Amino acid sequence: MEKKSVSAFFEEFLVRESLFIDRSVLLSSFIPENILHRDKEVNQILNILAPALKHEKPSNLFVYGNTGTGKTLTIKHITDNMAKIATERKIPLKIIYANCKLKRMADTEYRLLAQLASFFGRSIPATGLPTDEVYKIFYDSVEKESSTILLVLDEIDQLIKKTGDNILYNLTRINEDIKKSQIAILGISNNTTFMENVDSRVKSSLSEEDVFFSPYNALEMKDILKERASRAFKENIIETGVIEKCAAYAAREHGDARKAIELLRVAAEIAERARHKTISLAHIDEAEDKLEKEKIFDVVKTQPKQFQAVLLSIISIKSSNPYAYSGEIYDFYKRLCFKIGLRPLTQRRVSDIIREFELMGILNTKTISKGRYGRTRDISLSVSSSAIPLTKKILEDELSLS
DNA sequence: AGGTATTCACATGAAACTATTCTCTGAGTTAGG
DNA sequence: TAACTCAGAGAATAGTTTCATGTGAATACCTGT
Repeated sequence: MEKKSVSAFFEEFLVRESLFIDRSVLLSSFIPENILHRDKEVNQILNILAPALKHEKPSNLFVYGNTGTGKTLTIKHITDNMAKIATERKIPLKIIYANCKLKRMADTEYRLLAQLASFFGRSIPATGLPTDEVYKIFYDSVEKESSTILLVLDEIDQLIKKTGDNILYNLTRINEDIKKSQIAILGISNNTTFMENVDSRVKSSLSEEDVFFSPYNALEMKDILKERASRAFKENIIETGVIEKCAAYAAREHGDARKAIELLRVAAEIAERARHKTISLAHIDEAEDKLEKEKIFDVVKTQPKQFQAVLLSIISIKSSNPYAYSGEIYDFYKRLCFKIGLRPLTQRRVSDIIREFELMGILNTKTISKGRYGRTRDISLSVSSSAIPLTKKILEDELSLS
């Protein structure tokens, strides 16, 4: 019986008409050939980078703005085109893209350099070499290349936060030491304020030019969604108001277009799975709920035990009373550790863990002073309450608690 | 009453420590000539 | 003698701990009326 229903399912699946024409348009890896509502920024950047095509060093450029405002997209779009022209005309221009946020890829000085060097075909062991040795290798390869090198550092704030601004200083100084090549750095950052605590020399040399990407407003968001939707879906599939609702959702998330597009995609998948012929507002709601739940479940499952214990403590306390103060949580956590045979961490560390959860968007904390009775953080869950019981269950399972 | 000083219970920062992962080196071991 | 093995040294990193310092406002303690 099972066999039959499975094959029947596939039969039916293949026959069923999909809502999509091209699903990839809605994936975050998609780069459209023209970018809406970013003409000003694109022009600015083009003007700044154009000298690279004449074997002149373009100014270092710093691009910043909130997530989902099209920074990476714009830069990739532009650099892809530049690379194409460069190869067509045999212009000595190399563009290196490194995402500093990817763990184990380019999130430290050493690894970034290793990755850069490997771009020039030099393989560098993951550890074992002194950092200045790696620098030397990188210098050599750059020198040998004798071309203009455009170094794109995405999420550069992560790199600085973790390793300090030394690396930028060194990189901006490279041009003084090498003759045949030249390097221009293009930094991309989500964090608009991180530049403030960077060494002023580095600051001035990195942002010889800067471009700010402001969040999309509701109208622009609508255009973008419409454009993508028209390419992703067949005609007349989207019910009225759906695009607007997605745009509104994204506006709540500080104009994050990526989120809006993802929401639309998930809604479409839900609609398709439910065999509906159109995407309705209800599907958007469902998708929103699903995205939110997925976010937590993913995080919860992949965190180490200590983190899970802390989160479980918070949820447990939160379920019985409206306030959760850090001291209480730590007590609960210690008892929990004892119960499951886990070595409890110090309060200092737990404090950091809570902060990390906050950065993941699972918690909200507010430091409050209770005057004579000290100072704490009031912690609340920023997770839809429908997801909490299941989250708790997962945590208990993970920690093998009954 | 009004003003200032204390004080609590943590937050926040910096430095130091630990464990782990990885490469490289060179001594010791083995197998074959 | 060449090839192989394997322990130990050096390096980088993540995760913590230790130590030190900071912080906001409810209270305690003055002061002068």
